[in-house]
Amino acid sequence: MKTLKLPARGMNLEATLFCGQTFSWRPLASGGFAGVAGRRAVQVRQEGDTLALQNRDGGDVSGEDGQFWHNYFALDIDYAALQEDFCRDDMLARCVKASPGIRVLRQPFFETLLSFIVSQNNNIPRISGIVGRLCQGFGERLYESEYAFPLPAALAAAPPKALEALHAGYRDRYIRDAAQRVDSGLLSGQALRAMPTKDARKALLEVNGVGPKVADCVLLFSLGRWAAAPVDVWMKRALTRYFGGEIPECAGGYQGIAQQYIFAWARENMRPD
DNA sequence: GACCAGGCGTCTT
DNA sequence: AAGACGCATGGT
Repeated sequence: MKTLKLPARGMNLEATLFCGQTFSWRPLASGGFAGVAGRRAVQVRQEGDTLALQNRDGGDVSGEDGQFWHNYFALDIDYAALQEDFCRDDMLARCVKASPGIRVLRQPFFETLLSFIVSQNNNIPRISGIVGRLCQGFGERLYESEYAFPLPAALAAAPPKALEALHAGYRDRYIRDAAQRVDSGLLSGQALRAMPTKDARKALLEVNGVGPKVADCVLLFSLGRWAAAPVDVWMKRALTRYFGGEIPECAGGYQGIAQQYIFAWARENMRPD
């Protein structure tokens, strides 16, 4: 079995996968990580500054698969230059120092939207559990215990009883609403990508269960946009709540907040639109 | 048992 | 426009 090797370009794989921007990865006994995106199940292992990828079914990661993961991990971004720019700001310099290896992924639209709908008023272990049950219950089986994220149609048509099994609580109806909108073509990642950030944000906010935080997470973690809005209150609040306004040397499971703060700054200052 | 968890919709001023 | 409150569920 051949292994695809990609340049990590300074990324810390583990910190990136478990900082709270994705809920679709789990550690393997081998030291690598197994994850699913779209209908691809892969395992990745970091060896120095390279990522070693293998398909979970044993096949080669090649051709389009390789391009997919290269894009997923956003390996085209020059983070060294980006972070140098961030460090002009004192607070952001501390953010970079606290978690220098975190990279923002480019995740498929639908699963990002649903994951962050599920994330509201919730904690990371339970979010991961619900996302896992979503895949097992409604997604196509890819290989052994690996399941794809469900297609919008599968969730749009799911009877209430079936969704209850997810133990997502009151978020059931949000899941269904989002799935129906995407399934009907009313909302699509492709359409959002074609819009200015401000319009895309407005379109996301129309989904039942999507507020400013979820919308910004989808914009950032899936659409690669720094939101047009000013720095959100929730980011400042989270920073204050967890770190007392300071980023500690080791920020534990909340390193993602530091990174999100970086991007909050970025969207204030970079104005890509 | 109380309280929290990376919010949001709804109802009230 | 801004504030209070309920919301299902599971962990501590």
